[in-house]
Amino acid sequence: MESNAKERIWQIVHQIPKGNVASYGQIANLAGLPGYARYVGHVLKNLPAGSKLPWHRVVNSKGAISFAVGTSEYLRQKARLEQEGIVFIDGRFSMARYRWNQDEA
DNA sequence: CATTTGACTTGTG
DNA sequence: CCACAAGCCAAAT
Repeated sequence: MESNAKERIWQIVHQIPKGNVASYGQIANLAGLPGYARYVGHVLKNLPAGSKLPWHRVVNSKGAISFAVGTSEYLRQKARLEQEGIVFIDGRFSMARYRWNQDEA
């Protein structure tokens, strides 16, 4: 049984520890798909309903949520991250501090 | 099949 | 730090 890029991305995202986050480019790189940052976004957008994938732990390289501020998706992601101990400051957080270090996984 | 779009990244000014 | 451009790839139109 071979793994599709989509499934690999799901696995990577699912492995992000609580209280940590990862960027799209990082996810793509870990999945063995360098340069597929946007593809990761497409996959997360097309997530099957009921998936337990912690997509909220995936953010952009700026250390901010990729959704527009005020949208329900933005608010939901922010709330979940805060619930995991991530502190938001002015709509973003310390990426260097919360960024997932795959060596720990 | 060509063009546009998008939950992106990195570099330059 | 902000604005703009180029690079990147897949899916939608």
